[in-house]
Amino acid sequence: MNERFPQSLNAVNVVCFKIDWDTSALKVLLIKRNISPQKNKWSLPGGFVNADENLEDAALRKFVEETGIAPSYLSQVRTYSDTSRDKRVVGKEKIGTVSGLNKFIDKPWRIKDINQLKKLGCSCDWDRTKFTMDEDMSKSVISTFIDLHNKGLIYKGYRMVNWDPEAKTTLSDEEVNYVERKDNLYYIKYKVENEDSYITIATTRPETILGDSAICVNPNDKRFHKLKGKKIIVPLCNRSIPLIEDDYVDIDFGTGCLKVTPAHDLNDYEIGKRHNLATIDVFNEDATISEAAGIFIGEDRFKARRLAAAKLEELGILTKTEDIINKVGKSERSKAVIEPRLSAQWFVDMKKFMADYPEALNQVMDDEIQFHPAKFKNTYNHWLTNIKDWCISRQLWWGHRIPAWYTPKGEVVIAKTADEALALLGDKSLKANDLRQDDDVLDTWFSSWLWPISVFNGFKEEGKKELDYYYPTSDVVTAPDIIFFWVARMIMAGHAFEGKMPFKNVYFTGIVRDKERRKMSKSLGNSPDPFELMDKYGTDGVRMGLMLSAPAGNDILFDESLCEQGRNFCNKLWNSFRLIKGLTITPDRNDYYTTYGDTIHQWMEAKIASSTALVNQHFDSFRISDALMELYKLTRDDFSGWYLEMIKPIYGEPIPQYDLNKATVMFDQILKLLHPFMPFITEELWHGLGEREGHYINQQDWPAIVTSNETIHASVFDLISEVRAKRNENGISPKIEASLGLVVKDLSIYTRASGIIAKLANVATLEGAEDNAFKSLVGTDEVSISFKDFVQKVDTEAIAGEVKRLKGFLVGIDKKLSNEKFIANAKPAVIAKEEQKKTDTLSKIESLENQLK
RNA sequence: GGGCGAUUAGCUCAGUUGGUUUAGAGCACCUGCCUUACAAGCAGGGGGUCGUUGGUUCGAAUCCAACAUUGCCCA
Repeated sequence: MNERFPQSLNAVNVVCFKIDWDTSALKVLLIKRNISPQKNKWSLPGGFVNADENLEDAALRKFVEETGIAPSYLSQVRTYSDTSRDKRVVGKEKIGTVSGLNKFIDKPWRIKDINQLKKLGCSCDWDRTKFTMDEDMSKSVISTFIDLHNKGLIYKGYRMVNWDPEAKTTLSDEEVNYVERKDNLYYIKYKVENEDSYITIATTRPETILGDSAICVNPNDKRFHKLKGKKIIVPLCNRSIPLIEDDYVDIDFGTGCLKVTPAHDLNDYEIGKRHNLATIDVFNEDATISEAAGIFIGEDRFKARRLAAAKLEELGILTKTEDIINKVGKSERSKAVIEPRLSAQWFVDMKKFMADYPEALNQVMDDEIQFHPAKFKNTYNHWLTNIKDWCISRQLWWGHRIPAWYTPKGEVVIAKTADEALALLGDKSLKANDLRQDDDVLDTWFSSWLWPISVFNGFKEEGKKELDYYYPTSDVVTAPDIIFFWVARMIMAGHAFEGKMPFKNVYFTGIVRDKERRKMSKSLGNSPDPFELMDKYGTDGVRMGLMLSAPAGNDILFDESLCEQGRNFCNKLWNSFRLIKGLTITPDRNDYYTTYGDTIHQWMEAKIASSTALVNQHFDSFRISDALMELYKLTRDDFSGWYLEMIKPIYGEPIPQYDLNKATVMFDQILKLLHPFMPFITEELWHGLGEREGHYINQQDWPAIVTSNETIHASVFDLISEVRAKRNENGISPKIEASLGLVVKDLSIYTRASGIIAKLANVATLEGAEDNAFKSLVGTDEVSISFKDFVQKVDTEAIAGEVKRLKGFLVGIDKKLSNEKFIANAKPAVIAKEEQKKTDTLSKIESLENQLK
């Protein structure tokens, strides 16, 4: 007859992204722990927890962008990849407005995501739900762009960017992943102009020969000194280009001779700038060969490579091909091979930015903003001190459109609207229709970095009451992979626009990975169906499984067995509840309870007090999994395992009201402590525990620490375990009574607890075991244990082995104590401990040897 | 190639400024139990020369160096 916690109670229909679960669950946990009716504090959907003032949020941005925007972006690529850019421009017409976005991302989806968070047990301030494309958010993005531009922090420049030819957009450096790939290294002969000699270059990209502007050698490479000042003929198109010298070239790589293609390689671009070379772009925006190449026009870059190689071979100037391992940049989202491309883009001048707002780095390094775990400070420091300009323009068809306006003559004005741009221009001959707005939109992080401010309406002109009250917030919970994308930039924005940090603590959750350590992602399809998991293990079970093994900053290797452990624990709680509720009550107190009851209660109260203190400590240092483990053991081992067993009446007997009240109060405390981790079952059981009309556990105060003096000596538990062990070793049923004989220093330790010992170890008496009893040691106390109608056989071999081990141990201690330098250098407390160890060990050896006689 | 971490039980991880019975937890494993809250459980148990090699020290998982392995970030 076993009873399980009813699954239907907390099985909910949730389909959610693993990575967000963890973040969201933790965020809510932090806020729940700090909830109290007196304080104005809450959690914002998204990522911020304000434990001091009670405001949390920012998460919305993250989950909307990760679960909403990236996938729809991919589907957009799929839908539009066959169409021309013109059509895409049509699609961009309403960019910057909510309707323009909703054309592609429907609201129901967003609401579904929010409902998922609610099902997870998130108690956020849902009225503060914001979407990056909401109109007020858009306004703040545009005004900050203008503000930064006026401060000279934003510029437009021609730069080598990462071009995704499939999505036809620019990617930031952070959105490019480098993978190793086997490639061919082609050796090609280039003719020296007006001479009958050749030089050989090695390249992995023969299709870019058509864009060559120079041949470059190292100035220290004597092999090429004789060619100084000569011209070289580019194969396939027969252009004449100069031979130049630059330190960049590695003498030992390939032939020591580099073809320079400034339009298609970052390093070549830098060389081109130094030597004033022409830039010949041989690719179209979809990476097919452009007319500038003069040959292979319209062919895909990879096909062109094969064609070029074949043609070179035909001409007899491809001297050899060898295999090399090459690193190729791929788009994080479309997976297309990145093409370095020269392109007009908008940038934030980060060097100047950091010079203007050095606090963004210093506050983290000085721990004014604390990272948990702190090891991410190094990463942060390295990134900020080597920071590169932030390319903020994107060639997407939705987003916040860049507020740059171009006149027919090509002048640029930065303004919110065409009319404002006109006013700035002061050119009466132009009308608003004559101005063309920049087609590009802003990087989504350009709106995300404003979140801590904009969520409190910090950019509204009508006053900043909310912002003044709540900002800076307390904690932000996020994943370490967006430390630069988001965390760093929020801190920067905080200083640039509010003059202070946006939050005090940054907690980095683990990244949830599968057993092969791959990130869980929708596109990989390796994320288990949360609906099924929650159905199987319950929401609280899944939450607990995740948090139990999620130490700060370490990855979580997702394993269903963790959820199983969580479910089992829920079940344990449920059964403890059933026991307490199922007892019949008597107003009287019988001998057992009057004699030992209060000691038992106080022992348990002390356990709860020390656990609470420890859990508080763990929370303060963001050691969430340790906090949960502490509560797991408190509940399962101390409360259910020992305490309930001690106070439980004999079957059928009633429990005194007094003792039941004590137990109920303690269970109530435990539920409150567990509530942040498992909101559903704790709320449910808490309501079952008493009359709760109109009250909720998540509005209750966090338990205070109430110390207790009275306790049960640890040796009592050791003694009980020892008797059980002897039963186990000898196959003696728990139903057979044991008799004990004790030779101890302080007998009262045991006699005061005789009721407990009798109950939990089925011991008839402490005053005399039968002859030939088992001999044991509990600490240094000698114990004889006999069982009714059982012939004991003492295991002399085991005792002799133990004596041997202890003697070896003693040698080590003596060695230390006879070492003069140890005595001279070690702290007195350390020496005293060694001496105590020696005394105890000698005493044990003596007892054991007595048993052998 | 540059930078930053990590390496402790089969797995995932603790181990606070070097000193508490020749290292701890959870899970997994082994043995025995359906002992009327709970087999989604109970009782008991085995398991690590703390990556390697040196060094500092009376004393090193802990500090230092080199090496090995591995991860992350950046080029």
